[in-house]
Formats: sequence, C-alpha cells, structure tokens
Amino acid sequence: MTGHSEGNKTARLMTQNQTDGETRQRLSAREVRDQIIEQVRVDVITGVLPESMSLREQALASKYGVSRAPVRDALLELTREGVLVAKPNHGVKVSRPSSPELQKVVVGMRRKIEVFALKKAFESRDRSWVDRVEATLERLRTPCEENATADIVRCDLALHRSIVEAPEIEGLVSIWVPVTTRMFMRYSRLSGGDAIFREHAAIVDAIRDQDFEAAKNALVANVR
Amino acid sequence: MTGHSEGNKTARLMTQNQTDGETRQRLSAREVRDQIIEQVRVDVITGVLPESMSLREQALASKYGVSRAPVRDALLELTREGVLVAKPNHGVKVSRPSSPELQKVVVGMRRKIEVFALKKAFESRDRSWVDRVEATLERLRTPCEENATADIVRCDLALHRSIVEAPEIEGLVSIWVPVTTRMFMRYSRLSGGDAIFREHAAIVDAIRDQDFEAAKNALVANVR
DNA sequence: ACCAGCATAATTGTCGACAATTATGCTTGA
DNA sequence: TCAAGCATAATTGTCGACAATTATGCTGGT
Repeated sequence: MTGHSEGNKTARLMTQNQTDGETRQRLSAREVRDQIIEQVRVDVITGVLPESMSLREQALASKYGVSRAPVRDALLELTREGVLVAKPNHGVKVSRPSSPELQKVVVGMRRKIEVFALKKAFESRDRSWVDRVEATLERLRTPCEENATADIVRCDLALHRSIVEAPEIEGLVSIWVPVTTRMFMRYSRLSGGDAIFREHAAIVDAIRDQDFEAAKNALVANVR
Repeated sequence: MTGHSEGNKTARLMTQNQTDGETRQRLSAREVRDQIIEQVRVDVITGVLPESMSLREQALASKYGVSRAPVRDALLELTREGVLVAKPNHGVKVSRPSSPELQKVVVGMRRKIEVFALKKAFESRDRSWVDRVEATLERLRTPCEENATADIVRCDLALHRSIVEAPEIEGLVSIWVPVTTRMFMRYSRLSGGDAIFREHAAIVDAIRDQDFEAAKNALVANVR
C-alpha cells in the first residue's frame, strides 16, 4: 500500500459508502493491484458480480479505498483475461460465460496444458515443486470443509496454477491463465467441498508417489 | 492522444534523445496504449528488442513522447501475454521463446482455436465477417511484396485475429492472443514475403468460396 | 584483501488533477 | 407530440509528482 496522504501501512478504511450493495473490504500491504485482480476475478466467478454488470473505476477505487491507478491496472488485466469486456472510453462490464461448445474446446486446451506441465515436472524430478504443490493443496482443505465458495475458488485456482508453474516452463502460465479463467466462469460445482478436496488430493497423492499415469488421470478427471 | 501541455491532435515530436540505439517513432491519435502494445510486441517478435533485454518505463515513455501511464498499461498487458516477464518492483524484460516441445503444444492449441472459429463463422453465414477477413488480407499484400518484416508480422497477426473474431464467439480472442503471441516469438519465416502472402490468400480464397475443408487445410498448413 | 553494514541512486507503485471523449437529458422548432 | 440539435454530466485516458521499495556502490572494520 502507499498513500502519501493519510494511509497507514497495512490497511485503510473507507470514508463513504457506495451505492452498489457490496460489503466493504480491506486490502493490505501486498501489491494492491494483484489483490484487486484476484478479488474481482473471484467475485465474477462466484456470481457476486453478475453477468453484464458494468464496473466503474472510481466506484471500485472508493470501495477498496485506493486510487484509480491500481484499479485501472486490474481492470486492464482482467479484460485481457476475458473476465471483463471493454468498450474504448466507455468502461468495462462482466463478460458472458462460454457457450457449451466453446467450453469443450477450452477444457481440452486446459487439459493439454496441465498434463504437459505435469510431464515436464516429473521429468525434472524437482522436489521443491512437489513441496509447493503439496502446500497449496493444504490451503484448499479448510475452505472445502467449510464450503467457503470464494476461498475454494481461490485455492482451486492456486493449486492448478502451482502445477503449471513447474520449473523450466515459465511461459506456460500466461497461456494457462485466460484458458482456466474462462473455464471457471462456468464453475458449476459450488456444492460438495468434500468431493472437491478429494479430487485434488488424488492428484497430489499421485504426484507425491511419482505415479505419472495416476496423476494424469486424476487431473483429467478433475478438469471438466 | 492527449497532452494538456504541448501536444497537438495527431502527432508529437520528441525533445531529447535516448541512449538506447532506437530510432524515434511517432504515435498518433488512436489510443496511445494500444499502439505501444503493438509496437513493443512487434519489436520483440522481429528481434529489435532482443531476449532478456530489460525495459524501463521512463525510457519508453520518453521514446514515444508520452507519460509513464500508458507505457505502464502496455507493459502490464504484454507481461500477461507472455512477451515480457516482470519481477515486482524491478521492472520487466523480454522473455525467452518457448522450448521446441512447448512450441508443439502451442501450435496444436492455436490450430484448435482458429479451426473452431472457422467452423462457427461458416455456420453463421455472416457476410460481413468474410468482408473483414478479405480486407485484412489486402493489408498484408504490400508488406509482403516489399518484404517489410515488421508490417508483415503486424498484418499476419491481424489477419488471423480477424478470423478468430468471428461473430458470437467473442471470448475466444482472449485465449488466442497469448497463444499466438508465444508462437510468433519463434517467427521463423522472415524470408519470402510472396510465400507468406500466398499461404494466407489460400485461406481467404477458400473462405470466400465457402469451402470449409479447404479453408481448414490451408489454415492448418499456415499455422506451424 | 574481503565481507558486513550503510548511504545513495534508480525504478516501480500509487496518488490526485486535468483533458478528451462519450453518453444523457433538455430545449427548441416544426 | 415528436425529432433533431445542443448543453450538461459522467467516465475514461493521460499527465506530473510523491512514496516506497529494491538494487548498487561505498566505507569501515576485521
């Protein structure tokens, strides 16, 4: 955070209420922009921000208690990801989910990407990668037990991302992000946190056991 | 463009020289940010900006005669596309091209995307789409005849993009962009403008004739 | 001679304000 | 009453400046 006016280091309060029925949220130290990106992305996926809803930079800035600059950066990014669509000089709105037909194509692409990452990671025998994946799975446990949708989405994404962030294939993430984001816009299993966790645990277990075929199968079964 | 200082409406000159050996360029009216994005993207693809070269916001801003804001937006966008990589608070540098193995995966994905777009466009029987594709092909002619690499890249990208921008599948572009950008970072046919034009003309001819199979084959042959 | 710690410099991150563009409502004329 | 044109308002695009963080070079101690 920053603020050469009145901001302190870790958080900041709002001064006035917005007209959209959102609950107030605080953002803390870590890159403001990234947090806004994640927050809005999750809000869209979970339906807090409904389809076609238009977003105003100033409104979001006030809501998060920051200036328009990081909000602008975030909206730009989300637009490129496909979460939002923009008309020049006229702002952005929440985009529509894919058609079922497109969704099929997207699912296929995401499977190819993640399986490829899996293969490369297995080849590299990088123990720290396994550790990171395991740690990220652990973050998914509590949200699943509590059926906390927003956190499930967040950690589900984070887990798959950690898989794709295998060593030596850095460039893959930039392709994976828009593909997966688009898939998640039809996130349809908002019930059954237990099942969600088990599916992911199966992937990670197979990774830990260095069983590529099992990991691949569990992954493909989960990506749908 | 803007400039509440000395800018006029269509263009603007620089006031001082930079230390990087770049030639000066002018940007005109249309969204400054988009032009910077395209310029830097093409510069990376054509090798004007070599791998691992680090880019400074202020240097680019001075080079293009604008402030840091639109440059910042552009770098953010290009980072998410995978053209650049960023370390927090430390700037961006040109990223490395894909490994041959990853390149194969990427080629397959791009083919799937463009063929899918082709299919949907044929189904929709939208004449204006055909017109747009034809017009975009026409823009490719002169650069190919003159072997103007940068413009070839620009118009090559534009043509394929116009194909993907088929009606009713708006969401596809956001996936297509990083995939194709990554492919182009290994743009290897910088010789033979004639051949490049013929390949693309074959695609568009088949589209005009409403011959899906021929268009698909020409497309797959071109995407490699 | 070499390493640790510190001051300095360079660069990004954020902020508030202005310019330009687009949308919207109002007035005016037929 | 309705349509066209205009004034007004709302929103994005860009700018210059400040704050914070990170990298770098220097100094002093061992």
